[in-house]
Amino acid sequence: MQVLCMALAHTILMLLAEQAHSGYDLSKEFNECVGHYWQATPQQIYRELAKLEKRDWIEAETITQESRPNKKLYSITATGKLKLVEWLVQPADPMSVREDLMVKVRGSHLVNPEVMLQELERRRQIHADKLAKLREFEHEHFSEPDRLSDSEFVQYLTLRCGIRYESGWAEWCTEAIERLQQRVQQKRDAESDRVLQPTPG
Amino acid sequence: MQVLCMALAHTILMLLAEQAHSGYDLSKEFNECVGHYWQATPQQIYRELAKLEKRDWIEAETITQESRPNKKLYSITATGKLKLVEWLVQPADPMSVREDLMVKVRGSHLVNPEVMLQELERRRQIHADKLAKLREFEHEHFSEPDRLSDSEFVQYLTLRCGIRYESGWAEWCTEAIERLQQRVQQKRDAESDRVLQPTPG
DNA sequence: ATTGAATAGTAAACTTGTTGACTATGTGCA
DNA sequence: TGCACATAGTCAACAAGTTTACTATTCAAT
Repeated sequence: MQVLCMALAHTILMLLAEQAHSGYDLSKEFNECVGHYWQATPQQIYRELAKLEKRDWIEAETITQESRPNKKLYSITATGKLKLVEWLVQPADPMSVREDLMVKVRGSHLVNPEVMLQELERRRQIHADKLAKLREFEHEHFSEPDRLSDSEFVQYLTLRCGIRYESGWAEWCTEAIERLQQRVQQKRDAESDRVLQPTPG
Repeated sequence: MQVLCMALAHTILMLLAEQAHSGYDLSKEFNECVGHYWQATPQQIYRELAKLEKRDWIEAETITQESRPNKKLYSITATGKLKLVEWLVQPADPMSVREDLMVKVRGSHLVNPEVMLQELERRRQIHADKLAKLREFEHEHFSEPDRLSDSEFVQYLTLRCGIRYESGWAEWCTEAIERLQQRVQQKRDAESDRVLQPTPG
C-alpha cells in the first residue's frame, strides 16, 4: 500500500472537511492560507489526492464545466474524518530546522565580511516584507479576535505563528548585522592602531 | 555523476576546513554544535563523505588504532576549499516552514480543545527546555563576545539564531494557550448565560 | 563471564519534496 | 490572428532525508 505524507494528507483532509475542493482549488489554498506553515506544489497535492481516494478517505465527483476544463471535486468521507481526528490528537514533535543561510553564516569567516553583510541585509528585507504582508492579512481578517468562528480562530493562531516566525528572523538578521559591523569596525580600529603605533621590533 | 546535498555537503566541508574529522566525529559535531540549524544522521554523513571523496573535494587517510576500531580521517582539499567559498558567497533563499504542530492547530476546531491545550503545553515545555540548554551553552562559551575568534564569532551568531528560534516557539505556545483558554472560558460563560437566562420561546 | 555502551562504518529500502514536460480549454488583449 | 494567462490535470525523473538493520572492536560494569 502506498504511504501517505502525513502532514500533507491531513492538511488536505482538513480543508476538505470544511469544504469540497478540486486539486486546483487546494493548490491555491496552499498558496494563500496554508503556506505559513506547510508548502505543497500542485503536483504533490494531486499525488496525495490520488492516494487518499484509493483509500476511500476522500471521494471525487467529476464536474462538467462549459466555460472551463472539467474538474474533480473532492470531499471527505466518514472514514476520512475519523482518520483525520485520530491523527490530530497525536502529539507532534518539533520539526528540525534546516536553514541554508545558517550554514553560510557558520562558514562566513572564510569569506569577505561584506558579502555576508549584504546577504544578511537582503534576507532581513525578505522577512520584513513577508512580515508586513502577514500583518496586513491579520489586520484585514482578524481585527476582532473575539468574534471569530472556531475555524477562523485556529487560522488566526497559525497566522500569529507565522508573524512571530518572520519577525524572529528579521530581528535575528538585524542583530547579526549589528554584531558583524561592530566586529569589522573593531578590526579596522585595531589595524589603524597597529599602523600608527607599530610594535617595536 | 551523483549529486550532492548542497547544505549538508558544505557544512561538512566547512567543518573539515577547520579541522580533519572522521565520519563519526562529524556525526557528533552535528549533534552538538550544528544541530541548531542543520541535522544529519550518521548515515547521511557517511554517504555524503563518499560522494565528496569521489570528487576530490576531500581526501581520507586511514588511521590504524589499537584501542579502537580503525577510522578514516577526512580533510578538505584545495579544490574543496574553492568549491566551499564559491557556494558560501551565493545568496540563500529562506527555507520553507513545515511544522506538523501547525497543521494540527489548524485542524483543532475538529477536536476537544483540552487535547490541543495539553499538546501546546507539552510543546511549550520542549522549547523552553531547549532554550535553557542553548542559553547555558551561550553563557559557558560566549560570555565575552568581543574576545571570540572569527570561527567562534560565526558560531555565536548561529547560536543566537537558535535561541531566538526556540524562544519564539515557546512564546507562541504561551500566546496560543492563553488565547485558547480565554476562548474556552468565554464559551463556558455564554453557555451558563444561556442556561440561567433562556431565551423566551 | 557477559552484557551494554561507545566507537567506527556500511547497505538498502523507503518517504517526501522538487522539477520539467506534457495535454487541454477558454478569455482577453494587441 | 496570435500570444499570454488562468484553469485543470497527469507523468516521469530526480533530490534529499529517514529508517532499519547490519558488521566489528573495545571498555566498563554487574
